[in-house]
Amino acid sequence: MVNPSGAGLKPDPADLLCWYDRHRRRLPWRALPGETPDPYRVWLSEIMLQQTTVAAVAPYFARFLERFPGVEALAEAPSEAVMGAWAGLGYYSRARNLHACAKAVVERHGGRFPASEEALRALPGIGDYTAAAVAAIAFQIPAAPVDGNIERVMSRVFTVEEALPKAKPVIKGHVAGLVPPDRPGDFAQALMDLGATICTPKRPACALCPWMTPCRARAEGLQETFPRKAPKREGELRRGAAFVALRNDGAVLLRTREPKGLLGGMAEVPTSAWEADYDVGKAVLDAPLDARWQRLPGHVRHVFTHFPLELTVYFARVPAATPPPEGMRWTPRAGLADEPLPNAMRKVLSHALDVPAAAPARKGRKAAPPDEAEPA
DNA sequence: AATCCGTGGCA
DNA sequence: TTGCCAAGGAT
Repeated sequence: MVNPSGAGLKPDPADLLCWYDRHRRRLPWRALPGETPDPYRVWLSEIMLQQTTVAAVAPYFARFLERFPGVEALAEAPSEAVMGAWAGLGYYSRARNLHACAKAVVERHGGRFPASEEALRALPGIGDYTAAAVAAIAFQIPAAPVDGNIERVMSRVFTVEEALPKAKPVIKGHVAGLVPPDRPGDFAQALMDLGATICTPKRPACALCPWMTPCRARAEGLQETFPRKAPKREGELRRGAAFVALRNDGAVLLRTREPKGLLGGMAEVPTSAWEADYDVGKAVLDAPLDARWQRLPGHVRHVFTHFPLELTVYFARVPAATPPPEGMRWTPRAGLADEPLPNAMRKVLSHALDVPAAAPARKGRKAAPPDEAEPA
């Protein structure tokens, strides 16, 4: 330890790197010590990890690497293949930007990721954090990425009283002042590992922390009160109707959502608008085609980042010869797995199509719960 | 600057 | 159960 007894002294990057060399996480996208990182893998993992946990990313990362081994393969792939491979991961604008970024790297940079923070920042889907992270990890540039982990670690070590997100520049300044020129990538990853495994949001394991001594929040016993955060308001419940049309040959009626906005570019069954004051009683007026629509019991609920959604599901069987309405398509049930269906829509399809059988009717509601008595 | 973007896991 | 949170970016 370089800093054995110095409570109140500056945190020493060397102490953190020493800890990292012993305790770093082994992750699929990380180069082993001594290996040269692959910028494509670093970039792909950073995009996937935006607001997404390591556990959720791992299988997607492996699948992407298999289907799109390099940036050229990804750039040449059809959009549907990319969106389909991303389906379920969430934040679908990331997938659109990922594809656009791959094309830009091929066209503007000859298929090689640019080795500067500024040039990286100019690519689609790469913001301040990702530009700094890729620069530091893939190219050993002394950049200072600041993610949620690093915000937490630094706000505690320096007792940053300013609330997020206003505190971001202050925190960035603290990090930049500590970046060791010889190991910027390891330093960034060390901070993230520390935040993920030791300096956790709740009950941080301060006794195991290489920066326990210089940590000012710890010294005051206030570590769990950082980072300060501005209060956020919650979204209002929206309702709507979803229409599952099943053709007698087994095909289901689908359409593709607008390229931008909520669930942009993803597939869905036809639905009404989703509104706070939606009148389910008049839902059949919003049906995509004429049929004997049957209202299914219960609802499908889904919570987005900024509002909860409650969909009433309608079901109808139609003749095999029924043509698709304008802008829609019939997809065979076997083909549903290949459609870029977000989870909300998978819940709807499951609600309407899954055979209830003589299921054990789980308390925890796995399928179609008649979750409301619906008093007029 | 504030809002809009998914999803799953975990106390 | 509910709320919080996770390697943020675009507008």
